[in-house]
Amino acid sequence: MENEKTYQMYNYVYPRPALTVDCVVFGLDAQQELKVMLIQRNIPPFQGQWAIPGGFVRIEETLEAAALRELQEETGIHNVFLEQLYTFGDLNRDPRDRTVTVAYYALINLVEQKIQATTDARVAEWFPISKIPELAFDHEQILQMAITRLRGKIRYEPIGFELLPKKFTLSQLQKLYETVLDRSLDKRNFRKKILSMDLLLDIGEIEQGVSHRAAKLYRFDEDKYLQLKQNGFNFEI
Amino acid sequence: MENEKTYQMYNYVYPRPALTVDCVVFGLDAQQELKVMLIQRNIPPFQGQWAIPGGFVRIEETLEAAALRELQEETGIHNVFLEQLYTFGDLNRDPRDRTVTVAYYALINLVEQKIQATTDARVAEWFPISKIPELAFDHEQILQMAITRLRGKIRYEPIGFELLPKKFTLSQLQKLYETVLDRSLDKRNFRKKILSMDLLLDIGEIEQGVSHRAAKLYRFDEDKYLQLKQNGFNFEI
DNA sequence: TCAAAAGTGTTTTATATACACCCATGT
DNA sequence: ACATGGGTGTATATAAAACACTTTTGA
Repeated sequence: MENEKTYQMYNYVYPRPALTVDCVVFGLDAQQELKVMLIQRNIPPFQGQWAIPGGFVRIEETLEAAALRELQEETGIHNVFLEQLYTFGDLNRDPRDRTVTVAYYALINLVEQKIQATTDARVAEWFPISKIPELAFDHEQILQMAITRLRGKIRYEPIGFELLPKKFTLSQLQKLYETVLDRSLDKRNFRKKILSMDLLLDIGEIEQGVSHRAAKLYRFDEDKYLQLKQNGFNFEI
Repeated sequence: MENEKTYQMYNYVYPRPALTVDCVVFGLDAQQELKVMLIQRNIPPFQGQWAIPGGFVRIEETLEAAALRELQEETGIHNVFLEQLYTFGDLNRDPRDRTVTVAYYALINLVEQKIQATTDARVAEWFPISKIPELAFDHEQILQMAITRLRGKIRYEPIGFELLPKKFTLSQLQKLYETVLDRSLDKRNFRKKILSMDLLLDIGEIEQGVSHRAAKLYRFDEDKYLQLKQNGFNFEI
């Protein structure tokens, strides 16, 4: 602020809500299980309860920068797919103060990007989305909306690849869709459809260390997708 | 605030961004033209320029309540479809102060709900979406996102009916879709598809005052839609 | 040789698209 | 009687869904 006195006077007349960002981090592990990172609170309110990572937006940083900073500070995550989810502003969502939070969701692959233990005193853990504990604040609502968004969006935007390693097999991709959409898909039809889009590049390698026929590895051709999208192409599974 | 002194101290250490709501109001007029309501600013910055209506979020009101209040104050609009669009938090979007805005969009029918002149000194006007003047702040970006959202969402959620009068003809509905999606649709196929969903009730009336065969009037069966939706039904045009 | 997952086509069904004329009404 | 938009059906093309066996590899 260039003028703190004016700011305070203004603020005295019109008190401002506190502004935070919260981030639902989805991760896919080696067993292709979908997990969410939660942090155990070490201060009141909701001390000891689990919450999604987040914190205050600083006056000199954008919302996205704040979300990325919090992720970095609390989990060491960087270079991550991040998208705004929704802004929650109910009056009593934080018992201390009127707090508005801009929620984001992030997608990462847990095999390629190992998440370091938290730098501060708080405990962070990955929870399967089917086994989420009771959450602090309105974080259950936020998480629920993030899951709904992921389910909806994975069908018409190629965001699922953000959860996979850069090189992946068709079975991994299919299983991811089955996990997120919570229903089984026909193997032949799935392959036919995804391959017909011509967005997967067969990189000429096969998976290693499996005790059965090794599957071919593919990568998603993002450049081609962006090009096609501009010409009106719609990704859809 | 139960404790203003604590609040100020806290706020001195961590200055908070100002928080506003802005609302893109779409209206469909009698000529089935899609318009957006803009307000001419009478104070700096951007004095004299057009902007979408909005204002500060009060400490004791939710975001949605703030958006509804601003709409009521500036246009007399009430009982309106309102949905959160996106939250914009770039550092310099307001030259006076760091300001984060939660943007909403609203849909109304201009024939059924006549919009009264603004109560305060500001000038409000409806602009066709093809003839939008230069806008204040980052409102062009906000409006663009609102149009994109409307275009996308009208195809898989029945929000288009919010722009029509309660009783409408199939031609009105089709023309609305053609306007929003910006392409022509086949009359027979459109009718077949929309009627096959069995969500339009023929109310047994016909339109009045036309100099040609009068069309049947329908209304959207919202109760039935909500019921079907719970059972996994997906609206789609 | 067995277990485990990879890989592959065809038929059927459903949905989308293309397309043109008669009807009812007011002027 | 004419101008204006309302209302209707069928044939074709495309996409989705259902379905089972052979191949490869390591243990």
